[in-house]
Amino acid sequence: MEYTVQKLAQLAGVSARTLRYYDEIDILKPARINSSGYRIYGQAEVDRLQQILFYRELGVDLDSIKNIVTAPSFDGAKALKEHREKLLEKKEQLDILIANVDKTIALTEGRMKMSDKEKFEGFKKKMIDENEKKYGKEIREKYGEDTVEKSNAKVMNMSQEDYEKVTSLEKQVKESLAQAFALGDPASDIAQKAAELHKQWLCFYWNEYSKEAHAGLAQMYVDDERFTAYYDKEQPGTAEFLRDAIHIYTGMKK
Amino acid sequence: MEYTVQKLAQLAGVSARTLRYYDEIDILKPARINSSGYRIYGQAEVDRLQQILFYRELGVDLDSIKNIVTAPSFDGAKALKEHREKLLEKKEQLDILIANVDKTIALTEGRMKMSDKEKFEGFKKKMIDENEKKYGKEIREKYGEDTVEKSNAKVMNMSQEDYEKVTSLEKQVKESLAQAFALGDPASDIAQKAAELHKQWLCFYWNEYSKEAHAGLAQMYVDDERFTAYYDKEQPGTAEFLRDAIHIYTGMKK
DNA sequence: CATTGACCTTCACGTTGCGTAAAGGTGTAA
DNA sequence: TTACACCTTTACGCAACGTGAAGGTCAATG
Repeated sequence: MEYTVQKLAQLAGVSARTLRYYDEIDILKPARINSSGYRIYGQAEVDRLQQILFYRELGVDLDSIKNIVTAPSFDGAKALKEHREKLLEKKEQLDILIANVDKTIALTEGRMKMSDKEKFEGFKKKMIDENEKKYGKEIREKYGEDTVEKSNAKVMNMSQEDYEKVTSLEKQVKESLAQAFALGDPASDIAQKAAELHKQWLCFYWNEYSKEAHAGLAQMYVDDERFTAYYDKEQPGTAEFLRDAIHIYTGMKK
Repeated sequence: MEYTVQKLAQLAGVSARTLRYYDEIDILKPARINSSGYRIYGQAEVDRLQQILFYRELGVDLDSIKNIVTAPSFDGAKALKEHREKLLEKKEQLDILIANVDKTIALTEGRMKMSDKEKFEGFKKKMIDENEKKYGKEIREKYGEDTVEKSNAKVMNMSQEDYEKVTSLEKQVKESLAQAFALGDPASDIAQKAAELHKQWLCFYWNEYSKEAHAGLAQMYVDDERFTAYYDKEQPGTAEFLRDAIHIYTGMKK
């Protein structure tokens, strides 16, 4: 049985272009060229194409497939094992990426919740005040800060222990940042300490720390009003100050 | 503070080419061009670059980053969530690929072990015979077929139940294949039944079945002598016959 | 017999995010 | 002045084809 490109393509479920490409890169040559210049494939080529597609399904690149199908002594099993290693590496990379994206999303949402919380703070205070008159202290615990903070931590899937550490760090960052801001120099020791604490705090959210990402997040504190609002609450300009300190800390600015 | 390409590149840890490329695709334009045609970047561009690199670290493509950083109203968090979905899809694809590669390796090794086993069959028989004279029946259980087969199954991480099913299927494939081979027609009902059984057998090893891969494996039975030896043991030509039957079954040949 | 329509052929550009020359202009110090 | 380190634009290369474009071939039909 003999096939033209289209016929073979249809038989194997690939495009004619693919077959021409495989011809071009010397991975599957037609059995012969007829008088009109048409590619003619025979049974041996059909068989070989099956092999190629088999490895292609497993995600092996054409260059490796070429080695496997052209050299008869080539160890296909060994090639597959090496291929497996590459796939595993890719998978790990992806897992890290996904984890970082997840945590960045959680972080943004955590801030958003705080932001929302702050918006309704006045309203809540009134409610609590009114409730307190009626029902006393225990109701404050029900609607108080702690509860909201804890639900945030739950969203971020943290352990209780981690939650305490991260809360403590957050407090430390705020304190040293306030001190440093009073001095006015983002290169000062205390400002750099704030940046260092901020890094430690961040490492609870990210699996892999990089200077670039840290600096990028610091920039986001200035660009995204939700973050700016959070940091500038006590002292306007604090978000920008923190960004400058972090940019110096990460060596992104002199 | 003003920067030339090189300076900014060094500051941010990217190449000058990257900055020119970002200029080209309108993702980061210099603040101005000086009289000699040099690109000059200012503070705003440094900030923007930080943002770009931040999203790049998370694996977002430049086109999406462009949307995020150019449109001030663009929802970065939403974009990240969509990005997360894409990453998850990729991960699933990868997981399937890895599983299939794993099982194909296990399958090849399983065959190799059988092949090796057969090589040493004569030797083992002699040993067992000798041992039997000395120690009786229980030693046969120790070195017998069953144990070896079960260890193969263990390698392939199968449950005992699956192991029994797959062994039964293997036997059925062999039986119907032998019958069909006697008739000599790979398109016959019984040969096609063998191909169907072979597919069922194969589905214990692969997570995703595809006609192309099935046909490719069948071809491998002919190309790889380890497989050929296994199928041709009783009747030479059986591997080729099975391949033809499967190629007809999968619609890869008329 | 000419035309139509379905094939076939060889270029050759587009896709992503830059790396890597090549060819030529600019800035500054010795 | 010359050397050397910058800068510029242009353009090919990478993987695995998709998608035309321009033109030749084949079988059937008016």
